[in-house]
Amino acid sequence: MSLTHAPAGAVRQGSLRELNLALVLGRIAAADRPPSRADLATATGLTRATVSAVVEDLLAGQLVSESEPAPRAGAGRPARGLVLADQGPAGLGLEVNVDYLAVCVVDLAGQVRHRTVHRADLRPVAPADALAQLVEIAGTARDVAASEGLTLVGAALAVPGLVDDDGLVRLAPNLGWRDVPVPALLAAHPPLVEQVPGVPALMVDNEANLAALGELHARPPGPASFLHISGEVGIGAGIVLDGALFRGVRGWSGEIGHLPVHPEGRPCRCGGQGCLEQYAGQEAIVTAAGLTRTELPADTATARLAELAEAGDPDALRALHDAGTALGVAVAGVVNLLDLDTVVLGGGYAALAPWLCPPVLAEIASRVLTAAWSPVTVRPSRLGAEAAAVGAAGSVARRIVAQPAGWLGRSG
Amino acid sequence: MSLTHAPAGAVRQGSLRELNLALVLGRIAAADRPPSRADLATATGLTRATVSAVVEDLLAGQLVSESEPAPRAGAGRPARGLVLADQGPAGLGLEVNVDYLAVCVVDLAGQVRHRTVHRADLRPVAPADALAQLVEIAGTARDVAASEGLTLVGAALAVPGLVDDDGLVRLAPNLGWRDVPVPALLAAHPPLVEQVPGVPALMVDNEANLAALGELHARPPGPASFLHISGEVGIGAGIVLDGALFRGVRGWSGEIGHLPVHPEGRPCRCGGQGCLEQYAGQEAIVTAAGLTRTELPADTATARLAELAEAGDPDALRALHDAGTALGVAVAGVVNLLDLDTVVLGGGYAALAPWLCPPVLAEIASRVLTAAWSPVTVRPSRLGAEAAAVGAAGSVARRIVAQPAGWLGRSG
DNA sequence: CGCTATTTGTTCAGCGATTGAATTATTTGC
DNA sequence: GCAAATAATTCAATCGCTGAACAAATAGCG
Repeated sequence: MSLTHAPAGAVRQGSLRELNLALVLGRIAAADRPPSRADLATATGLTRATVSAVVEDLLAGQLVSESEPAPRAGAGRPARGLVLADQGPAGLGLEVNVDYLAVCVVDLAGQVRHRTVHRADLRPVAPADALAQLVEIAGTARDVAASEGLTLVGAALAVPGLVDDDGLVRLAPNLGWRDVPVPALLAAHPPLVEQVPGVPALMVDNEANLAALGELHARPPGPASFLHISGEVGIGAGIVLDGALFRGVRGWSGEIGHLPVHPEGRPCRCGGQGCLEQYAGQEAIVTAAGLTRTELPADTATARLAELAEAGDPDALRALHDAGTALGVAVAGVVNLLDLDTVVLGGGYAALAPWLCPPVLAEIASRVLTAAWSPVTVRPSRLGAEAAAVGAAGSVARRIVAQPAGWLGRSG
Repeated sequence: MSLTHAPAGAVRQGSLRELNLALVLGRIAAADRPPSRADLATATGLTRATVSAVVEDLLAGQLVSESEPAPRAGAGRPARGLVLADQGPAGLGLEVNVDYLAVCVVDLAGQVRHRTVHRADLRPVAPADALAQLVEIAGTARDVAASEGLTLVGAALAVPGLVDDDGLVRLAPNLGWRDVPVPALLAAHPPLVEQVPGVPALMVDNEANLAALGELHARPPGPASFLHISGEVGIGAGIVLDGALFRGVRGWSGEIGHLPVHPEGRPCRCGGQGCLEQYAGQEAIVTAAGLTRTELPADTATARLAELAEAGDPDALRALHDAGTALGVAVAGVVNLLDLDTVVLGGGYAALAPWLCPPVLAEIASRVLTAAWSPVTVRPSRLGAEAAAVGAAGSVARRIVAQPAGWLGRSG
């Protein structure tokens, strides 16, 4: 999902406007201060006349609004600043996870305008019932959003599992889901979003992928290529390359948890041996730290672990060091393979980053050939546990910014 | 390098024509039979009037020519078929490797029109001298190409090492190169190619990357996403995602040779331990097979190994099986991470594929979670050892097809 | 206070490229 | 030899960008 959208087919007269709408809107979104029409003209290379015409369309379509401009010294007619509208289209983010349901609404500017988390153990709940609960929460979210002038134009659902192109959840082991046809189940409920050309009403994707997208669009903007690792019961990675999520041939990329770190080591549920998950998965760390697994909610176990480490508990520190080393071996391999310069530790890892980063960095330093010439940054996620739902909603909002023509009633 | 090119900046009136030129030319290149103007109109969605105008430009610019059309049954005025011109622009491919220099010329259609391989041990030769020899061979290649009506519009050089964005060869260990400023050294010679807007006169890239590009554009067209592994002294991978080479943040992607397969195993020259290269590199295989390394040229050692395996030599078979298993562990990790469905064994591995494929497939089957739902293909390269130089030349020719406006004298 | 320089934003004729319908060209089948 | 069918071209209409002129609004300066 890059900012500039390559026209797939015929380029007609109208495509010109479509592309320039996206170009100008993208600039407004990327700017750190409200740019004037003149600023946009010099930045894009279009004439001021064209920019004015394009901006008029964007204003009429509630995608941007005028504001105080960036202050300027010297003479001249004062500029009118342009910002992304705080009313108009917005994205709906949904998440089903092991111990909570989450719903959020993100506007064009990437602001989280509404957020609900409903804690509950979802494992014993049938998929259809879980989704029904989610739809109910989302319904109130939509109403609240509508009262703020926001129109939901699409929804994205984050699931901790493998998702097919058409939204079928093939397997979500920790949730106990298998071959759940999410779009069909949701079709039984009244629609939550308004249909807009070019924006799918519902997208279902892996939690780790959407969390990576959330990190990509978090402010201030970070690098355009990075590896985002979600450390939960399983370990998932979202791979962002040149500002776009890489989903793989069938959308199943990011299974970093089964990278071998000890090929003749512990057997893994995937059928392999010595997979990363067996050494740096949440269960492995908790067990290694000597914590009994009486505390069910994953985030509680993580918080307890962080507490112990903070207090200097040697078992916890050793467990974290070993997990970090295993993680570092895997990450070093990925960095060698993809030449990334940023690794983000998200999900459960975010809170443990102070203890995980050093061993990860150590392994990278010793195993990555090119580390000598250009350093690799390892840092915690900025969104933490909220990343997936926020990323889901943000991915919808971003789509409007990338392809505004659909919302504006053109053929997109 | 996708076929459709996203305009980076302002989209003006002329961009329209640029984009449609690329669209139509891309269709002609992708078609398996010479399409008529009418075929192109229905395929692209443009009107026949527009296609005629666009094709006129392409004909005038020597990018396509008319030919016998695909035969059609029934009445009607016969169509005129359009094919990529066998005269006009062409790409120059260059390669410096440990024991040979290679030069080739590839036309728009991807045909290798000229090829020279000069065998010599390049390790004792100074970089400037090696490049001087290469330029001399390339000069005659250019003259031969010119006599066939071909104009070289750009060159790409394949090097077995790490290359910077600006063409500086940071490190080519097996060649003994370090910090070699290739563009500066080549600037001392008279230019080999004609300058065309939008096409860099010289591109320097890793051998494995360019070999992957060669495989991507080999006919018949294969999948748009795959992993191409060049098994030489080192092991390099070219990652092709959605028809484009993924180069990484600094262009150093593909270092699969240092993926850990036995984290506490043999020390590696990279500083890590148990890297793939130590178990599946050419030296490792040859040593494990009990061959003395008196035979210096790498391809001879590989050929000998294939001979022995063919004859059923148990040491050779065991060495290949072990190497294949190590390779399979690494490849399984990559497939899990990137969700690719095709792995191509190239370079030295191409000839050994019959013995390497089974253990690689076995590791994939046991370690890749999603292999149950959709199988992974492992096959030898179609170009073999010629892949890098052919891929280099092809990448230049492809650029003209993707952005014909530059060649046609427009601002590209 | 008024004038000038300066910058922003708009208006409008001109133009390039695509469209769609009409027209011409060329073949097969009857 | 004529009608039907398909390919390709011609041409007025239209859409959207450009460039230059113009209107709007402010700071600086005497």
